Amino acid sequence: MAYRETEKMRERKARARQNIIERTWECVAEGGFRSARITRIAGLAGVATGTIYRHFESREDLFAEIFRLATQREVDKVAEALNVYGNAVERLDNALRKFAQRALKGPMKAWALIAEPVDPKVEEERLVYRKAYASLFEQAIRDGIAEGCIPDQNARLASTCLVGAISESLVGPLSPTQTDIPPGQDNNEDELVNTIVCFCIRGLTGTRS
Amino acid sequence: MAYRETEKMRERKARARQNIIERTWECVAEGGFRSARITRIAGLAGVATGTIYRHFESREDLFAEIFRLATQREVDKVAEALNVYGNAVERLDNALRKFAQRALKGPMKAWALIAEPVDPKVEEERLVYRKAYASLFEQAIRDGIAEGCIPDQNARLASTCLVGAISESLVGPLSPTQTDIPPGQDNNEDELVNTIVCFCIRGLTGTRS
DNA sequence: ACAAAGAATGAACCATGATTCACTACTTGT
DNA sequence: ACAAGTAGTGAATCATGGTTCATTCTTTGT
Repeated sequence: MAYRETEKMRERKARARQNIIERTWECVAEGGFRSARITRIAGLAGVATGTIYRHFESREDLFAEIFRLATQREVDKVAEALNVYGNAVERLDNALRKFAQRALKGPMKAWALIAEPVDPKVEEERLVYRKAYASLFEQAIRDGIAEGCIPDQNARLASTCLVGAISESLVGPLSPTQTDIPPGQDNNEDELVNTIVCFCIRGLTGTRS
Repeated sequence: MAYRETEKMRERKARARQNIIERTWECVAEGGFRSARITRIAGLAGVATGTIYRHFESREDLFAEIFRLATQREVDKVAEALNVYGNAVERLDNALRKFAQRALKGPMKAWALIAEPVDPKVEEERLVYRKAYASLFEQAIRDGIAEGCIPDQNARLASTCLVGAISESLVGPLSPTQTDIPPGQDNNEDELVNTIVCFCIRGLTGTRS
């Protein structure tokens, strides 16, 4: 008898898997899921295409995992930003700002997570993601209504509007075919974030900033 | 000498072309551009696949034309709704409502026009479309600022927010993988439209409805 | 050093779907 | 009726890109 899987081997495999995940996310950040080719991912990861299939059942499964990991990160950040000291409006303002800033830092990623059409297994993950956001914002809106700093309204729909306004405003203008915004114009970006967040908060509260 | 293209022939060709366009739009309304197969379009139109290529240079060109025609229709409708009697806020309210209602009536169409990733030639058309909307809303917002019914703000960015909020709020919830909303719930739809439009108007004006 | 077991490889395979083109069928002017 | 020219056809071709699998390389226990 011979080869038995050893700890060292397990680790090496885990590292390889992790590496594939990271390279894939790089690809996605570059052109979305659709254009992330297995061959390219394998190339970046420095392995053969077949190797990908030793670690993941299929392309779709790989993507689903990537998606899950990435969205978890995003949702956590927003939850964190929603957890600062202050009233509901201030906390929402903070969270929206964080959301917008993160999306702007990686517009392609944001697009892939929010709007890119994806295969069923990935779409399933997206549903979870949407729900996670919706719940976070919805709860904050309810808090605000209870505190009296937000007028009574349908918190669920309002939270959808929030996500919609912010994500499209960011993803739309900054999606794939966009070359006319010179990079490094933080000025522009700051104004964009401000305008969007103001719009959202006003939409919610009905009061001028 | 013989065959010279005659009026009758020209008409027949035009009719065939028109038919292809309409069948294609049907396909798009069903599953977006990506899933609109040439073979299916040809089948619906009752012609051979090769025939499509007698009328259009390529699939992409066909799609670009479809897109152009469809968006023209949409933009015209919104322009019209923006042209009613009333102050800027009322006119915007009316236009937003029209936009939302039309999108809800054909969620897949709306998604295809607004958010579906498309090939370059089609994306180019979409840019025109976005600009057309942006200009319409932007002008109305400027009017409102001049009239004093909308506070001073960056009209261009605000118009983007409007389109963003409304389109994502509609397209997101109603995009492809959506089966949990029983059809015919006009109640739901009305509330959705109301909430979104209220949100947009408040976002713009900062006043409670 | 050797054999057993798994890991890695990447060229071959396969599915999908757009596009082509040799051919047929139709229109038209004489 | 015929010839010239055009429209229509759809099976064959081509391109893309995910997936497989026979083979080679590594690791491990004796």
